[in-house]
Amino acid sequence: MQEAAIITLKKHELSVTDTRKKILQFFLESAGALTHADIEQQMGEAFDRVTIYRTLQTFVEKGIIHTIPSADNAIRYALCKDNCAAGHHHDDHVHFLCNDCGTTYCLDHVSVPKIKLPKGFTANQTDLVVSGVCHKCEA
Amino acid sequence: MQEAAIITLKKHELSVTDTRKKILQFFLESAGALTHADIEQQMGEAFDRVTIYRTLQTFVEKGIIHTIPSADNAIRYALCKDNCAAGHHHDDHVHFLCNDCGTTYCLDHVSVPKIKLPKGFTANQTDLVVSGVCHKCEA
DNA sequence: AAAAATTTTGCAACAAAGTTGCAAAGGTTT
DNA sequence: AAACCTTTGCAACTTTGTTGCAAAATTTTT
Repeated sequence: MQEAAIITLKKHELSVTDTRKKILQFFLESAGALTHADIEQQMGEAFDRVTIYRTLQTFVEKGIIHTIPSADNAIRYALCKDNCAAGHHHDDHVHFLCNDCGTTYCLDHVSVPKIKLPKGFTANQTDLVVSGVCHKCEA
Repeated sequence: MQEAAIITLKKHELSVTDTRKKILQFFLESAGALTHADIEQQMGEAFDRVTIYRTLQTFVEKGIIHTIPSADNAIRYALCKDNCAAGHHHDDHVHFLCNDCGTTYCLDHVSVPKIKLPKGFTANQTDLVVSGVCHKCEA
């Protein structure tokens, strides 16, 4: 069943290609966020590395996925919720990064508090990243 | 005047070398956070790239600087406040990243709110990154 | 203050991550 | 199904980060 992926692609005015379907499907099936490496591994030899880069880029531009800040070097991508439109600053997320297994969780139910900024500063997006140990990895 | 840098290095039981003095000095003089690229550019041909990597690594281990999460790929480093000890999770920062000029500010006066996590999740560090336009770049 | 011991640096070589141009293949439209 | 537009994969390249090792610098010892 990959209807959902196709519908999402069409909704965002993207051609429906094999690569896009498979990668989007992978996101839909994954609980957390994915790095480029995760996807490359999962897809095996099926697609060129370059294609994956470009697909992720496209998805970000169209507002299908968004990037999650992290202190380590890896860019993580996660599905946007429906109300998340391209170009706009999205709804602000709270993310949890497990230091043990490396999984990134989107904590949708927790809301990001408003931060009071110094004069002259304008907030556009607020990212809150909590790192620690997730429920699967606790001793 | 680079006494401050020397004192800091000694306090952290590090040999006082030219590279370390200069890089630490650069941090002391910079308002915001720095990427590896910033430092490499600033230092010119003076030091080897590898040395800069290793110096930053050492500084992080010793708790002189810390990394700041970001959604783009670049790792940013900023000076830790004095109470920030190596190994421990530091005092939690709020950071502001300007989308215009790229400067990262440490908003020390704002405190990070406690986040309520789902059952089984343990928080270790909380990073809050606000991005938008800083006071220098506002129209 | 010089010698011995330890650390740090720079080089070289490599590994990984990301980008660009372009022709071929695949999707879309009429 | 033909014409058109978009996407893909290849190749070549740039950038970023890592590792081992001998030379140089720093610290400690005498």
